[in-house]
Amino acid sequence: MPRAPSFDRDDLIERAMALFWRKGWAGTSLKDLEAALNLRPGSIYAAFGSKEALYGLALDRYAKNGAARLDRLCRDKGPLEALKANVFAVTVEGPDPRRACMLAKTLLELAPQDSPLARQASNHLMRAEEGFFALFRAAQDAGQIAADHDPAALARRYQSDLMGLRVSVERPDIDALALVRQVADQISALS
Amino acid sequence: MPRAPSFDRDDLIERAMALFWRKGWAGTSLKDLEAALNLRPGSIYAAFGSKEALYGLALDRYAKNGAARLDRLCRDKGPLEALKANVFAVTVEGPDPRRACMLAKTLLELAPQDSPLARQASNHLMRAEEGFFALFRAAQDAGQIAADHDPAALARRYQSDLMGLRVSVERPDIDALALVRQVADQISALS
DNA sequence: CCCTTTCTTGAGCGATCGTTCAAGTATATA
DNA sequence: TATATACTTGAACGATCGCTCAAGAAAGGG
Repeated sequence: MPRAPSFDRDDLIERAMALFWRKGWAGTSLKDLEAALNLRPGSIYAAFGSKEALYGLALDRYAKNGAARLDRLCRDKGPLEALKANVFAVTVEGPDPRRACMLAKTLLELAPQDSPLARQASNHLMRAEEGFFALFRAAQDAGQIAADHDPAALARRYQSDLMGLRVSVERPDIDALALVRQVADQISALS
Repeated sequence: MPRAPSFDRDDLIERAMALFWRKGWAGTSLKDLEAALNLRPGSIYAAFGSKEALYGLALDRYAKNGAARLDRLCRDKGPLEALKANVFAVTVEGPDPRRACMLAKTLLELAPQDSPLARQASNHLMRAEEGFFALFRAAQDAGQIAADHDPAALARRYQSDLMGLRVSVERPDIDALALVRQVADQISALS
C-alpha cells in the first residue's frame, strides 16, 4: 500500500505542545501551528482532527514528560531529594525555563468556559499530586521526613507552592532563584 | 452644553473588570462587553477608545480594589493579622471567591506576546509586593515577627504563596480551605 | 510501466473578531 | 421653542478565526 506520512507524529505533538504551552489556547492560531509544524491545514486536520484534539494530545504529552522527569529524579536521588530537585528543574534550570505550568495555564484560561480541556488539565494536576503524595510517603517511610507530617497535606502544599513559583518566574522583574531556594529549603526542613 | 452620558463610567469599569477577570483577554469579545455593559460598540469606543484601553482601566481598578482591601484589613487588625486575613479574603471568602488573581492571569496570557497589558500587570504585582513588604516590616517593628526574618523575602514568598493558592482554588476537586489554612498558619509561625 | 491508494496542498468557506462612522436621538442653553 | 452640542445607535468594514474539500502529487503492488 502506498505513501506513508512524511512526518513524525510524535515530533509534531511535541512541537505543538511547546507552542500551546507558550502562547496558550486562544493565543495560538492555526497559522501559528502551520508554521511550527510545517504542515498545511488539511494535513493537520487529517492527522489530528481539530485544534482542540491536538491541544488535548499536547496536554497529555506535557503531563507525561513531567511524570517522567520526576521518576528519573527519584531513581537518581531518592524521593525527598527528587522533590527538591524537581522544584529547581521546573523553575530555574533547563533549556527553556521560566515558564508557568501548562496545566495551570490551561485551567485558568479555559475553566471559565467549561472546556473539556480544562477538565483534562485538572485531571492531570490531580494525578501529578498523587505522584507527589507517593514520593512524600516514600520519603517518610524511609525516615527522611518526620512521622508527624501528613503526606497528603504535604503533596497538596507542594503542588500549590510549585504553581506559585512557576507563575512568579514568568515575572520579568523578580529574583527567581532566591524565591525558589526558600521553597526548596522548606522541604529540607521537614526532616 | 447638552446631554450628559447616561451611564456611570466607574460602574462600567467595574463591570468590565469582573468580565475580563473571569474570561480573560482573548476570551472576552466585544459582544460580551456590549452585553455586560449594556452599551453598543460605538459608545464603548467613544468612552474608552479600545478594548485594550478598557482592559488597562480594569487592571488598574483591580489593583486599586486589592490595595484598598489590604489597607482596610490593616486598620482593623494590624499588619500581621491583615496579611493572614487577606489570604482567606482572596481565596475562600467573599461573594465571588475561588478565582485566580487577575494580574497573574493577565501576565500568563499576554506576556508571551509582549503586550503592554502584561507589563502593566507586572507593575501592579510589584506594587502589591511592596505593600506586603511594608506590612511585614511593620509587623516586625511591632514585635509580631521575629527579628531574624527578612521582610523582603517574606513579602516575595507571600506573593508567590498567594498566587499558588489562587490558582489552586480554581481547581474543581481540591480541598481549598485545608490548603489555605496551611499557608495562613505558616504566617502565624513567624512570631 | 500503470493503477490504486493515500497523503498533501491551498483556495476559500461561513463565522466572528475588533473597530469605524454616518445617521438619528436627546438635552442644556439661548 | 429653536439651536447647538453632545451622546447613542447599528450596519458594515477588513481581517482573521477554525476548518473543509476537490484537485494534484507521491509511492507501493501489479
